[in-house]
Order: sequence, then structure tokens, then C-alpha cells
Amino acid sequence: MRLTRYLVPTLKEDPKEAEIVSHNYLVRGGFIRKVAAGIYDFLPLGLRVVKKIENIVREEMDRAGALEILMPAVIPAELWQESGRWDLYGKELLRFKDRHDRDFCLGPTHEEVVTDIVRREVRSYKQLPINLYQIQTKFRDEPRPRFGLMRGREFIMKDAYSFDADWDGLDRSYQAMYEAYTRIFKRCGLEFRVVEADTGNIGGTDSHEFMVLAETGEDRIVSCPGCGYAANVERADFKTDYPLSDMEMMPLEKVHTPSQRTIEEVSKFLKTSPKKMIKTLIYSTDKGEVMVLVRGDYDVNEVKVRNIIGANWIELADEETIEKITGAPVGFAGPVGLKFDKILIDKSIVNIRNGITGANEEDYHYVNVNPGRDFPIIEEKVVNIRMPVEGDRCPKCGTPLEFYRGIEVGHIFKLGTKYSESMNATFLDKDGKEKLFIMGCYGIGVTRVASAAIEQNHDEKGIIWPISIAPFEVILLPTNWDKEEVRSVAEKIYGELLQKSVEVVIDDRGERAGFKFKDADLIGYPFKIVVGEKGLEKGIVEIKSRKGDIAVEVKIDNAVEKIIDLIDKERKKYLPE
RNA sequence: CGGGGCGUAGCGCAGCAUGGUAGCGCACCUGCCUUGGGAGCAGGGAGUCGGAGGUUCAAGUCCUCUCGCCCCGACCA
Repeated sequence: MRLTRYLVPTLKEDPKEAEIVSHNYLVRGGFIRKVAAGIYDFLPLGLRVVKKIENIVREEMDRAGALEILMPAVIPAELWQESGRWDLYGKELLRFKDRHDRDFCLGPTHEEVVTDIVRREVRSYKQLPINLYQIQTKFRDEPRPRFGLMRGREFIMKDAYSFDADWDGLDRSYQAMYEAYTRIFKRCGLEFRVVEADTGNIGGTDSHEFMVLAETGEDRIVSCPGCGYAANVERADFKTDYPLSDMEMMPLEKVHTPSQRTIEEVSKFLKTSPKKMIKTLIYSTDKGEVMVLVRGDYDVNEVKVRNIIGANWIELADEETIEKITGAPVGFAGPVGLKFDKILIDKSIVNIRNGITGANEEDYHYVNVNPGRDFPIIEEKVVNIRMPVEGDRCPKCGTPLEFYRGIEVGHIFKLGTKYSESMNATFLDKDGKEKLFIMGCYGIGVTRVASAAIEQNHDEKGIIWPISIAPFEVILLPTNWDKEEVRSVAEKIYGELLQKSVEVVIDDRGERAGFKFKDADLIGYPFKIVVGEKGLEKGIVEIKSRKGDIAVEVKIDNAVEKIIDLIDKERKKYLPE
């Protein structure tokens, strides 16, 4: 490709909306442009990267025996009503009506559609297992899209769905996807970790997330250096000791705490530590209100709360609800003397001695609160329901856990019969009986992979693409296009590389050398071949890698052979054995 | 949805307090010059100042409403 005939609108200045490096470089490098919040154009370079990632995904999915299909983006409401998600899925589901006033949505995920295909077309156990996948534009009306391709509203996703005759089959299908994903992300040059995850709205039993380690990741994960246990913090289990204080229990006392509402305010006002405070939170859920007690210095894990009570959604209760339950405004809730039995007690509360909590009365707190004495500790309501923190230990081997931030690029679920049941999707088994398909589903954020790759592979000058997903493998950089000998050598090498099917760009613009170097570094071509007057006098051209590990001079006639050799070696680094 | 901020040329911004000829840098076009890390000089094109209404002799600037975008939080397979 000739740059004079290509569209690569690079920018010298940082786009003001870009907060993270991948977003910044994707815009500056001319890969993407924003059309609306969370919605982007892919310009030629950006699309090439996407296609590279798609092809890796496709090769590995095909290798794993999955079959590529393409489902519609526009989905009739009936299918979503059938599964029940039309009512459960919130505002992320973009709904609209057609000219006949029929309800439709833009598909954020395709369990319903694929289940509908399989229940119509697959009748016998002999056709199982089967795994159908697609690479398609998804739409999720995120409340707050951000970070460019990282959290868009419209994005490209690979979604796959497996159907098995039994649970052992599902385990095998799941394992095959686990392995395929591992290969895919290795080939994309990502450093990642597989963690146990919550199943969220999708539902189901087991689930793993593939997390790219990066400071800018929106997810937090824990991992154990001792035994390899790793999980999303939302899901993570952990061990902690809450030693019982030998302090004498003091008499319960109500104290005046005017306008002291937050943990921080109250602990400061009473000159004590948040560790002495019993934080009392009221949540509203689709299963009613629930009260959660946790030590003042910890955060509640809302995902666990939701799972324990079996709710579909959960949110902090509004002021009105809190006042109704506690009889006091927000900031003065507490378990003492409260007649409300839907309660969850974090383990961190149990051994508190002479603690502090709200008195369910405006401007008053109790001090010297002792759990068990001043309010009941009912064994089955005591749970581990807080977020882990630094110092908590591995649930399996007891080693202190390590904390990381991660970008979720892939997520695999064992769905079981959640959708086959609600949508009545059955097949005829060996024994002649009708049975529900056992399902799994498996997603990869294709466009997010591009972002994640940049977060992990860049420097102050620009992107350093892994060659497997680079838009081009090499750029020919003639330092002075007006000089006949420079141009003819560059053209000759260019022609030969095209012949050999090398993905090459030639910078045939009349720009100065420095300008071309800056552009090449920003865009991140893995290799560049510099053709300059100085080199030609010696009969050589230079080959440099973007990573900086290779910088060699080669005779003009050997340039093609040498670059092909280097590219081959580089490609091999990303292929799993 | 709550809090904060911003909409002026393709991009990044100034101008608004105190109303009176719409500006700067980059990018773009022409010419000269230059050519190994985002050169220089000269000339040039490009803007319904997000939109609607209002106040005024006069609105980018003041008032009201509205739309969009960004950040923090809530939220989020």
C-alpha cells in the first residue's frame, strides 16, 4: 500500500477526550474516529487490525470444531419475551418499534436467537455436541461508555454457544473453549490471566474471565502466588481472621452525633477507627429490601449479596425506603433494636467489641455495641460478603492474595438449561426421551482486544503492535522521495515484498524523514526499512524493529530476504506450540 | 440518574468579566527553500460561534430553554 493513496489521518496533538493511552493512540494514529458516545468509525488501518484479530479468532474457533454462522443484529421482542429477559434486561437493551408498531431490540448477546435456531434445526443426540459462533456488531446502551474501544456501546464481539446432550459433554465443550481462548489471546500477543468469575445476568454455573493485566483495566482481580487460585474480586473467596478482643463489654450507650452520617464523619467525631464501626446498608432488590452489616473499613460485595438472596438486580435503597425501615434519615441506621429480619451479617462484624453503629434516630449513634448481646447474631445469616483487601489470604492455601487490575477480553460460561428450559429447546436422546439441551456460551470482545493490546504494548512514541495483529508488518521508509536513487531502490524492494505477499506499506509522501519516522512510530509497524542516501552510498538499507531489539544494516540485494526472515521469526513468537 | 466541566475553522484552543469588524497554533492549498527524527519564509482557502427563543440600535459575549460531548460517582455479560 502506498501512503499517498491511503487514508491515515494522524494527529500531532492529543485528542482531548482520550483518557487512556490506547484511546489516544487509536485516534492519533488514524485508526478510529468517534461518531457519537461509544460509537466509532473504523478507518482503513483500524479495520485491518480488527480483521487480523477476527481471523485469529476464526482460525482457533474453527480448529476447536465450532461452526461460524451469522445471526441478525435486529431481534424481534418475542424471543426475548420468551426467555423472560425482555423484562429483566435493563436499559442496556436498545428497544424500538418497526413501522407496524412491533417491538424489536438490537442484540446485546444472542442466547435467544441461537437457542431458537438449534431447537428448530437440531432434533437428535446424534447431532450433538454442536457449537455455533459468530463475529458480529453488538449494541449495548451502556450508561457510561468510555475509553474509546474499551467500553463502547457498539462493538464487535465473537459469541459462541455450545449445545450438549449431557453435563459431561458441557464440561468438554467448555474445556475446548478454554483452550481455544488461551491460544487466541496468546496469538494476539496479550499477557493475560484466567480468573473465576461471577455469571451475572447471563446466568449459569461456572464461569471464567480472561483478563489482560493492565493498570487501566476496569476490573479488579486477586490471584494467589502460592497455588494459582485467581478470581475476579466480585467472585473471590478468601480467608481472614477476626481475632476476638479481650476488652470488657461496656454498657450500651446512646450518644448525640449531630449531622454525622458517614463512617468517616462518625469515626472522626467519636475519635475512633472505622474498624470499630458497624456499617449498616439497606439494599433494594427485586426480592425486596435487605440489610447488610459490614465492618466500617470494608466495602460490601454487591454481587455476592445479589447471589445469596437470588436477586436479579440490586441497588442501594433510596432515602424514603431507608427512613421507612429504620425510622431515621440516611446515616443513622443500625441493627440494635431494629425489627427487620432480612439481614446479612459479614463475618467481620461478629467479633467486634464495644463497636459503634447508628441508633435509628436522627443525630444519634450507639456506642459500646456488642454483637450477640445488643443485637442477635444468627448463625445462618453470617456470611463472607465483603470485598477482599490487601492482606486477605487465599481460600485454598492461605497465602496472602495479590491484587491486579484487568481488562476483560473474554468470558466463558456454563449456562446449563437456563435458556433451553425457558425456550423449551429439546432434542431426542438415545433412550427415546425428550431432553433439554445443556448449553454453554463464550464471548470475546474483538474490538476490546485491540485496545487491550495497545495498553500492553506501547511506549511514549506510539503503539508497538504484536506482529500478529499489526495493520501492516513492515513500512518502507525512503528518507527523501525526491532523490531518484532513493526512490528506485525503495520501489524495487516494495515490488519484491508485494510479490512475496509481505504486508508492506511504502511511505511515498514527499515529507521530510523526521515526519515519516514519527508517523511510523505512532502507528507501530513492527518493522521498518529505511532507505536513505547515506546508506545507499554504502550500498545498504537499514532494518529496524519497532520494539527496538533489532537494528541492522543489510546490502540492498539482501534486504528482501532478510526482512522476510525477521518477519517469520517474529510471527512464530506468537504461535502456541 | 446525581455531581462537575466543555461546545467558536478538520484538530487543539483564545475571545465572553465590561455587548460594537471572529482570532491563534496545527492541518489543508500555491510558490520558494529544505530533506535521517513532527523544518523555514511568503501568499491563500476554510467558521449559520451546538440549536431555539428572548433582551438590545447591536449578541460569540447577557437571559431562558434545549441538544451533544467529556470527567467523577451510581450502574454495567
